Amino acid sequence: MANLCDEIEEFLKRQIAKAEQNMLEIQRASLAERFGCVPSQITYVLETRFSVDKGYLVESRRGGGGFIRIIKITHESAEEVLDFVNLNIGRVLTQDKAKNLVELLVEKNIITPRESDIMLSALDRNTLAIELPERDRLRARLLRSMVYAILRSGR
Amino acid sequence: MANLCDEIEEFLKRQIAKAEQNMLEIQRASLAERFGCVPSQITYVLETRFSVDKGYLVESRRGGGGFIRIIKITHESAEEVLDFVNLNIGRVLTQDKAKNLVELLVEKNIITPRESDIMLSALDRNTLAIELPERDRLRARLLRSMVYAILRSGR
DNA sequence: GTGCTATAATAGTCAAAGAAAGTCAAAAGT
DNA sequence: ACTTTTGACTTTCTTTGACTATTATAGCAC
Repeated sequence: MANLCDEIEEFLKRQIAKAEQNMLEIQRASLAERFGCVPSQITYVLETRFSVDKGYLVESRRGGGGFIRIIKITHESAEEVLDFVNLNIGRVLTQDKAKNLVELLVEKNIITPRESDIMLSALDRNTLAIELPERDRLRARLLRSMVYAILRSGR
Repeated sequence: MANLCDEIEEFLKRQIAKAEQNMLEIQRASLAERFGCVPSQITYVLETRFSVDKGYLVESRRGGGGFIRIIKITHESAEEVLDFVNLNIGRVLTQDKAKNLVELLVEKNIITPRESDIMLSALDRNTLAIELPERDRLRARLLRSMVYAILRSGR
């Protein structure tokens, strides 16, 4: 007998498979009620099973009419992109290295030259304008996050 | 089942789309009656969904024959839109405001949805992960810099 | 007619209540 | 040790309503 976590995961994955657009909207509280657990259990499942590196995106809104939206990334180069991030972007990233990586993405046709211009301008030390070593850490987060965002485009 | 807020927003946007001049005049009380809510609900929708950084202007007059006029801002050229965005960035920039501006760029066909995903992920508070108020300053620098990159890259 | 005033007809403001989801760490399983 | 479960507390967004401010108009005095 699987645990709750797995049951909820299974349930959500079935629902997503049923939907046409690889997308599902739920209400946290009512899903929790259906499984007889506390709402934060749902949050836990989303964090552990539907993270970006597992190929999912999760969006939400609070307040009246609030919801949680789960989107399955379906991009043909998704795996390639994920590997790229995991292999090349560590905890810190210098500007030179970032530039090389972005150029590599253009060469591999993962991003357009225009996208690379946008990304490079964000990664520039004059834009970041904070002190080292924090700057190189921020740059790593930025590139990682922007590359992940590319996965979203298949949606 | 969307919430009231969203319904009213949809309704108003449809009405504006129908009108020729990107402009709509309503009476607050009668619109409220139509949706069965209090008049201040309308005010709330206007504040949260028809702000300047979403590309709208709202004018009104009280008293007999009073009205609320919603105007969708139109721009002649991409440069003009980018200038508008640039003007609205300021020295600090909250995430909400940044999102509105980037979405405006998509709506005006200045950037692609994919480019907007890249930009929004860079502007996200979890990516920046530094403390306020420095975070809002950094976000302003980032968006400004990315907007310049788009300007330079031409169309 | 002109100017003043009262009244009615609007819209604006603000804070409280309500309705979600998020966070975080302790407890419980494995 | 690591993962899962729970729950108290926080944050965000929406809805409501009492009170305030502004504008037009009708009626009146002159």
